[in-house]
Amino acid sequence: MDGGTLPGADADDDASDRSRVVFHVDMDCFYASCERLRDADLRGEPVVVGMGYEAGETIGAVATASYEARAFGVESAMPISEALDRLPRRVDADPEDPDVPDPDGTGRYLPVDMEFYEAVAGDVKAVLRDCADVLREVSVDEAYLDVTDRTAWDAVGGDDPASSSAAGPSDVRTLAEGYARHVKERIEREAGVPASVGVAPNMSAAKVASDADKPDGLVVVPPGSVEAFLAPLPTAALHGVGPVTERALAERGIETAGDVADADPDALAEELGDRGRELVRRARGEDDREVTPRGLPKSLSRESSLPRTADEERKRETVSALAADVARRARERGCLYRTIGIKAVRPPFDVNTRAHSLPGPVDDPDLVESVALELLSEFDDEAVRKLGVRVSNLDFADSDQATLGGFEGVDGGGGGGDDEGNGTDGDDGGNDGNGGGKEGDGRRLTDWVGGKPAGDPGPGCDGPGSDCDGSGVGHDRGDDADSGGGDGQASLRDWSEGGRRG
DNA sequence: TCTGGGGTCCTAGGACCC
DNA sequence: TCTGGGGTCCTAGGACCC
Repeated sequence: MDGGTLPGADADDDASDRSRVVFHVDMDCFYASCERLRDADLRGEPVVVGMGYEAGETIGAVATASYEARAFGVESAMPISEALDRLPRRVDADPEDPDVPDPDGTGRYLPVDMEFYEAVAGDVKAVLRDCADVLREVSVDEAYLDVTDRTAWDAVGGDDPASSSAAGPSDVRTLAEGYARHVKERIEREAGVPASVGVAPNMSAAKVASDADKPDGLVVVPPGSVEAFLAPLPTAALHGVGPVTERALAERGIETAGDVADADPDALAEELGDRGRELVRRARGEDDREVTPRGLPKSLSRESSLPRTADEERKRETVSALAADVARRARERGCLYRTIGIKAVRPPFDVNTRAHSLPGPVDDPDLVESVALELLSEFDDEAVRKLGVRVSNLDFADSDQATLGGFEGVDGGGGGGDDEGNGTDGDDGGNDGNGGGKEGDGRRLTDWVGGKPAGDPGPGCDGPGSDCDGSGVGHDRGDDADSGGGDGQASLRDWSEGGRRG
């Protein structure tokens, strides 16, 4: 342990000599960089990668735009149709024809190919894992590294004119900067894609630093200079400040991170809740969150847009397909779920969610579908533009039980990637309370539907003080009325046919 | 700018229990 | 009887992130 937060020790580690060294590695327009990796013709060209986009179409949204494309005003999350207005497709260009765009003002449009990007990300990850003891992967193109044990904040020898200093608030070169440069170069060399790196004594400052000089940036913020580094930045540069919070802050005359640092935490908490207090701490350079590996997912979902429709059959078909997909992914990952929910977005953008929790965790695609459809029925007469299905309250069965179900264990390969050890320091912080009742885990629906498994009080009977009497699953919530002697299915039917008055 | 898809965390209110 | 506090679980919505 680093002992950094012993009782009595000041949590403000910003100026202490025990300062951690945290890197935030952020790949530059990652999808576009990946495409360039396999097609050299795209280098130097404006490249737009669209999700939900297919060649020749105008639907979908911009997932990533290269910096060349951004120069034309193309931005992330922009509808493809609008991007095309600003930057026409190259294939539509013809230098001979005055009626079509000039090639110089056009770009290359490609659909997202997640599988390929994940393969490239695997190469990046391999470098990062090799360079850090503790690694938190935030997304396919972003990660935090705690490299305190690999490097230090010590300044390196004198003023060597031969070496240029990284962009940053300090002119003093440090070992940490040299190490960050090494990591950055290894990524470029071994994975073939560029990255920006932020170096700071804590996560939130490192995150802001990596953003400060994109692309191909390296920004170092040594201990003691975090607050000064952040101060001039607009509030929106702080991680966790989106449009809504930015507006709320502006109304109080808070425009910069420096203003946030000067604000009264309690006053801000009145407006923003605990987030307000946290924001002030971050802006002051205080952030003692440990870099921890990402835990297991908390929910799985799929959603898709559709042309505005009120057609019941169309909606049901969509939800059935989404439900099947979510259930399949859950099974692939060896995870049980206890809550099934839907999302229905009504035009113009009215987001509605509905959810139903089961008495215990299941792996049951049919049930996902039937519950989702039942929840959907509330919107039978409504026009929607997007539908989604989600499972949550996840329960990752131990591997032996996952195999028991006849499928392979946790997929390890593609997305998850929680597989690499970190073993001993266990307690990934995640595994949220909720009790879950470890002994009940992994039991499959069939174990208790239609009767409780012998000798087991059943999932859900675990909390301290629970008056669990072993009477089986009927024991769950208030709807015990006559939910039929402990049959999960029966109680579901009760809920869906009769009880849904609520 | 009428907005794609996958997530996380937080909050608030209600039901229920002791 | 109309009143208390504390705790948990559930649902719904919102903000934010990439």
